[in-house]
Amino acid sequence: MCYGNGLQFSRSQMAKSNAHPTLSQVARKAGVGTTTVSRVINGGDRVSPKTLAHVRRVIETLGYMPNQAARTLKGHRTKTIGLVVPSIADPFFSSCAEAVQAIARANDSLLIVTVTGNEPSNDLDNLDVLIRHRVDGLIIVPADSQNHALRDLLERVAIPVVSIDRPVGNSSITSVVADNLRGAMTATQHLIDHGYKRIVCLTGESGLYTIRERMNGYRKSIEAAHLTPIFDTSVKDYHSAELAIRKLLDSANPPDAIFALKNSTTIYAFEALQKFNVAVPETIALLGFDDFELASTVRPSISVIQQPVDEIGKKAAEILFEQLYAGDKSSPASSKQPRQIKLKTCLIQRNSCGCTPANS
Amino acid sequence: MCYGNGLQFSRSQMAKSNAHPTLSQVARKAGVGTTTVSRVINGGDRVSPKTLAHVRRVIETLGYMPNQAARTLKGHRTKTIGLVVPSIADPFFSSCAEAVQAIARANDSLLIVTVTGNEPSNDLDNLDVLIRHRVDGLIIVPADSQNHALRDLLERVAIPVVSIDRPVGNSSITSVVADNLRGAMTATQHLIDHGYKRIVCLTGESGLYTIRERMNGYRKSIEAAHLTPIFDTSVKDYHSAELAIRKLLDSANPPDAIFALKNSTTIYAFEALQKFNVAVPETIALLGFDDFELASTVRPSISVIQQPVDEIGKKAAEILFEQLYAGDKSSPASSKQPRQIKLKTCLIQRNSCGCTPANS
DNA sequence: CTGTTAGCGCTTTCAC
DNA sequence: GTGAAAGCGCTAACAG
Repeated sequence: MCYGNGLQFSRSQMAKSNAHPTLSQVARKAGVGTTTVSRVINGGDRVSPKTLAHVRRVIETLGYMPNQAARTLKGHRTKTIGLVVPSIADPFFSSCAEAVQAIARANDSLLIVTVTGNEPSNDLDNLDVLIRHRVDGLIIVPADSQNHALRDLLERVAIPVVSIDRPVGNSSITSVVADNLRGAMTATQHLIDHGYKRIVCLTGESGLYTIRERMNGYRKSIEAAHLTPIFDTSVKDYHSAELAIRKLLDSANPPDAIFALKNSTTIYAFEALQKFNVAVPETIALLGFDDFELASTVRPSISVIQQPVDEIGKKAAEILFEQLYAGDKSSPASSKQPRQIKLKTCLIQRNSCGCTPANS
Repeated sequence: MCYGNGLQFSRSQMAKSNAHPTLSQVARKAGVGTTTVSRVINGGDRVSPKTLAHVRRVIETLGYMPNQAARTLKGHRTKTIGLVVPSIADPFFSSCAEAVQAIARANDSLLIVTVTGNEPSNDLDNLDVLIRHRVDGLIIVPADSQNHALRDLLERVAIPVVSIDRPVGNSSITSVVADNLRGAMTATQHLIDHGYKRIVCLTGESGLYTIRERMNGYRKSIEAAHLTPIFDTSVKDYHSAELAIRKLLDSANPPDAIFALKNSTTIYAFEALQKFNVAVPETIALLGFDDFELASTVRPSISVIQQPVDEIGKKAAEILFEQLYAGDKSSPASSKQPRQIKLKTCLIQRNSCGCTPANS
């Protein structure tokens, strides 16, 4: 059990020797002071070229890597930011995460990801851990937009926070979201322009901020056209979708178009329609909110409202770092930031709504 | 600018006061020693119920949260693990990440995610940062399985490492991968059993370990059946897929089946086949490696070899923590771990291969 | 049960 | 240019 370090090391030091060498070990071996080594690993200013080269060689030999925890303790940043999302497997959030990660990396920071499963209590737990780890900033998709405890904690925290996809209660926290209302209005209006009169809105779980906004958008356009809004909130999975579609089909006055408010709902509806051999868009047209990978591959291809996914993650991260750097000098100056950023959505015309774009 | 802390605080201490209170501030305010507070936040053993309650109240009042960096510095774990993947947006890796995150969380640890874009040099950079942050363990998808520098770094690092999806060079690093070879054999054999004679293998980018394994599996089954292996490595995107399919169709002896070795290739091929109005599976059958969300929704539904995605992430994380805990007592005991774990794949029979399963 | 004390590895005045 | 020394916030002996 001898590590060949000679007699000058105590037992505890020996135990460490196969782990990470420390700055002072480097200093000793290089025959310089710790200050010098510190300077070397921080750019090498104010160090003679000769010493610099020498110290660098020793660092290389020992495989020395600075301990971030020690730096943090000296009051520096942890160089980490936290991302709290409902799920990483969800394409929407994983794309956001990818964009956030890229910006973090560009700012020399790491991304810590935690997932809530849309469980409000997890929001708080996750934040707690993240704060203990002293992340420099936080990007969060609040499971419950209205949670008071969450808002209070976030307001109190001394670090920049920005929410994505959904805003946080009525707080001053900057949020970056898609313009769900306008997107849904555009979608609905498009269906109306096609001449459809009985447009059913399939909401999926209707508790979320995004869904409520989209419902409002739908209602607004429908009412502006003097049509009747028809909501169906029953779709939760494929089975319930099949039931809902069946019921719609069998009703006295079946719909001529469906507007689905979320990805999975769109797909379930599409599958049910397919199963019942309903001609899309001839008998019933379909338009979904949120694009997905094979929307253009299935037949008919599915028209959707596309959210600027990457843009959301990117923008949020950029704002976060802006606030972070602003905090260096003038904390109160951050109030010039807009409180809520709504990014434009985009109607992708494919076949399911009745359009016949060139490239299909 | 007075925070009501009285005169005993220096200017620098005041600057801190709007950030995070420290353990000793809690101790002072509670009128106890730092040890006691430390004990309280670590479970409260060996503290009188009365003191315990009192200290807890002070902690609550001050909104105190222990500083993980300080703990780390005392030699404790950082309670973080690092995950290095080619991309988070990719469904395969995001699902793995989700599984890893869950296990990490169950072990009271956070997940730091970095992405390489399959760029070997990024592997090293990312590891470097992660190690500086002293993650307790590492799960990595090596961009280049054969990279020496990577292997050396990984072998040298004093923390548990497990690779997923691809092994690391010829190293002793535990890896958790799908049984690509056997999966490809099963797929190919299935096509052979259907009676197809000219089965083309569309590889996509063929440099990756997984693809090579799958190519070997294909070749093995093909040769065992005394057929001729036909590889096409030209598919990189939809455009090249269209070209490849066109060429295949126009050849003197067109294929009667296609085995696509990766997700995107399968989809591109499917789209090209669709575009050229080739009847699938009647004229040409199609089977893909790796399942994807709408594989069962498109018409015909696409048969695939499914990888145990969650299982891979879960297993890898579990092994990682096992090694982590094992390291507590007996470092060399970890050698009883199997070096390479291959998880079974599963043939999902849908329509594109010529099958007619009940539920379609 | 409780407090004192000595660092963990690093940065940072402040002298030389 | 360079180094000595003082902590950052916390835990863990080691006394009481």
